[in-house]
Amino acid sequence: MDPIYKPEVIEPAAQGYWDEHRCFDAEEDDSKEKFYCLCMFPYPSGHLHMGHVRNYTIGDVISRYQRMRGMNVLQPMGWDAFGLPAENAAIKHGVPPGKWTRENIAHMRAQFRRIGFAYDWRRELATCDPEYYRWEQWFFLRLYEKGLVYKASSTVNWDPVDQTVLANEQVIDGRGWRSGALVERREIPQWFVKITAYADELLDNLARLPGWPEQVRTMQANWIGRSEGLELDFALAGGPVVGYEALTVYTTRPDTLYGVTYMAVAAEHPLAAHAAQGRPELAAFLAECRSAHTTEAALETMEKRGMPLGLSVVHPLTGENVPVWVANFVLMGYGTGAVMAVPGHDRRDWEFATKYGLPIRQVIAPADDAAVDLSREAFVEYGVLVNSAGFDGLTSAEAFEALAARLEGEGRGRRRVNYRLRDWSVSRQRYWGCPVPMIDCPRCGSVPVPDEQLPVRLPEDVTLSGAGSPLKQMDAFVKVDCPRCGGDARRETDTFDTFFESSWYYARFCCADQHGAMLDERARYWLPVDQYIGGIEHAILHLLYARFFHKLMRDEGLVDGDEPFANLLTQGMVLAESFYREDAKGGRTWYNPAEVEMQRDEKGRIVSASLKSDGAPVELGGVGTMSKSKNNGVDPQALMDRYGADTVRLFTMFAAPPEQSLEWSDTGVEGAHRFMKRLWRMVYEHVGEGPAPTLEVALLDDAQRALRRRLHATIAKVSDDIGRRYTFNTAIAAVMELLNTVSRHTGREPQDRALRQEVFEAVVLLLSPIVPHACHALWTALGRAGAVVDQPWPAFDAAALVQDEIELVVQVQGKLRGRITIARDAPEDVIHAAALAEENVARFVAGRAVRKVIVVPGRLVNIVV
RNA sequence: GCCCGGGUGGCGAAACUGGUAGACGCAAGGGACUUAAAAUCCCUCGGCCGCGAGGCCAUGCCGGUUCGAAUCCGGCCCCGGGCACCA
Repeated sequence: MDPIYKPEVIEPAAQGYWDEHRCFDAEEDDSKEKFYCLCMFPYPSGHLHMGHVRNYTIGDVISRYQRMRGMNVLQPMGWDAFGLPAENAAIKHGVPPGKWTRENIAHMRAQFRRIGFAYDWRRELATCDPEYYRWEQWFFLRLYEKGLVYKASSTVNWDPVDQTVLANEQVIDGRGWRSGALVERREIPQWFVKITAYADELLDNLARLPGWPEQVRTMQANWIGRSEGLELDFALAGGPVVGYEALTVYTTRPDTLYGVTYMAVAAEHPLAAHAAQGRPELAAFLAECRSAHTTEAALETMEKRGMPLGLSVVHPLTGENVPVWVANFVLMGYGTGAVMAVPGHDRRDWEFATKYGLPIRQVIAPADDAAVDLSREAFVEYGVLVNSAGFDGLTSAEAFEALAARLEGEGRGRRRVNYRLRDWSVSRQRYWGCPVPMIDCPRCGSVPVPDEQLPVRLPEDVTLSGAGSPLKQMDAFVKVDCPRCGGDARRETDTFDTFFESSWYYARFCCADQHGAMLDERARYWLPVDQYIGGIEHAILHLLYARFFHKLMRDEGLVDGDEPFANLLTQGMVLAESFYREDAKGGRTWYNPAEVEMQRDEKGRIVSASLKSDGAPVELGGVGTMSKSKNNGVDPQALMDRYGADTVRLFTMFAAPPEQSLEWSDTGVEGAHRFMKRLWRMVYEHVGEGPAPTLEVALLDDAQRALRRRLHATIAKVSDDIGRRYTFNTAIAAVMELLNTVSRHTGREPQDRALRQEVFEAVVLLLSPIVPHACHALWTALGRAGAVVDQPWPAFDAAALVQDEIELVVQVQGKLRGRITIARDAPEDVIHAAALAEENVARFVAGRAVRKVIVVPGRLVNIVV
């Protein structure tokens, strides 16, 4: 055995062994219990960053642990290879997105291999491979046949200079990132998938996911946002206008109906356009509304503004005329593009009414009759109706029923279940994505590409100008014969949202080599994923789309079961400071922290920074998740080169529990490396004493039994920490404590050596999921046959844990005053007496009457005086 | 703005079900070994008071429940994630 820990020698050797013995090739085997462990696949940005290392090490530890528990483990890896960064790189460096992406994949694959992850690489896939996306196109056509796909218009960010659609990320302070032009809102036709048809199931099934974090289920439930309410018709006073007989609105608070004092419609609403004819100031306002952002966050935080349209509607109950306004916070794409406003009982309506001097009317009173001052704020809670004619005195809930019954009877309202969730817009006006398999025919309309023509291949030999998709200029791609009438037609040039690819890759891993079908029977063996691991940032969108896709595939007969992921571990973000410079147009160039010199205040906060290359200052972009777009990812390569993969794995797992977010710092990595060297040296010294004799438990003295108790308590704790709690940091700390204890146990008797052999074998097994390379070498060094990767997970010996005497803490008035050592099974009166007899305790109790003594078995005694 | 998390020593953290606050590690200081350095080993290490035994204070801030609160409840501040075209 080498006296020195040399990761550069032992790591390639261990990896060579795993490769040679095909240790991580997963085969379907009905005789064994399967365990499918999956980490969210990465976008191939070019380099691993610490967020990746953290995510994939967690998955690897769980996979290796489950493998030792005898499970038939599948752990695959692939690439979420379509997306915007490849187009940006193509524009910047003049390299085709496909080439750039595949080179990145090659580099990152090599980095993955060096960290020693236990992947079945035979199943590797990349979503930009036509063999992958052809099945996505095929599946989209099945959805189209079922009527689950439709075309409708939706709002996008339009750059009027570059003549292109921008992603939200490409809009900075309301301007296009390249052109600097003010971005406009524009309605364009897009393909949608009817996720709302599955809204109830997506919501209800959350209750059947006990293996998911509560917070994720809550976020998804809130996102789906099921509500029960009424759809109401407000007839236009004076008869129909541009075809509208009535304004239809949805409300969850019909109990406030008598408090409606105005209506608001979206700027894009036909009634607004009609009213603007001949009114230049209104037309100007509508034009201004078009420049607003499309994100919900921007809409909710911007100044609420509006103008009266000079139209009114008739209140369905009072017959009063209610004025119609146009407001910048109402969106055409949501609901009906119109809302009823109750300023007395809705915050946003209240602010708007207060700003424009519109009447505010109280129609709900608190149940306890407390005074309400509507001049200060809206009263938004449920209560009892007032000023509501025949409905006065009813509770909000009673009024809901009574009003619904009456309005339904009159044909002016309908009960409706509504969702916040909107149908999934899957079209993107981008080049680097999966082509939507549709053809536009001037005679037949939208026509699906016939199955036998799939895949619709994305041409990869392109140059990108930055202004729009190059597909539109490629006649060879665009010009096709209509499959229906045979006439000239145009191929759809939009591509799918990349969430489309990432919604089913977990299933494709089960049978990535199947070229005759989307999935085969192997998917039924492996699914659902037993443990899914990924960043908390995917808590809503990705996970909701994947759950939706699973139900769609189930209904197509492709998979069994209702849910794709039985257990979910959401990893906290690895955060880092980001740095940028702004150009004249407002565009930002982001600099990696490695290129930047930081100045810190006495509390360690960064106060300013400058670029190492030119010494000139850079702006602070704030602390945030490591990402390609902010270029703040810390590359683990340098750490791996210096310390080896095991140290990086150990340090990453030791730094914090997996669900917690973590501000990146590599202080402490030295300590992890020190631990590896110490473990190696301790085993080396033990092995140098020659083969250990057989352990004879009956011969152990008190000190030896105490050490053995620590060992088995550690086995129990580490098993629980890794297997149940997923707190790898405390598992590692427990092993460190054990090694500290062993190093203080200096006995040289044969049974001491036998005991040390037991300890080191157990430690190597316990650590092997986390630092597998070193453990591979140490297992052999300890004289054991076979590879540690094939050993069963150690069991603890319950008999070794038994203690005759235990220590109890004694409190007086809840404050720690002393400790007593007492027989494990001492009766309560003996504990009382011992506690009161303790010297310091007696001092605090002296002269006061003992009112109560609380004994928490095995923990403490609290004396109340 | 809305939804979901988080805030504990100089730093990363631990305390799992309301029961010993700070395990384990980093940094720092002191010592041993060494010609020296590195490596390694040992000791100290939340603040204040005390010779000591020990005491008082302390888990973002304010208040509450409890024999007992980092943990539960109410209000506030700050930080992170998501908000539908970043992935």
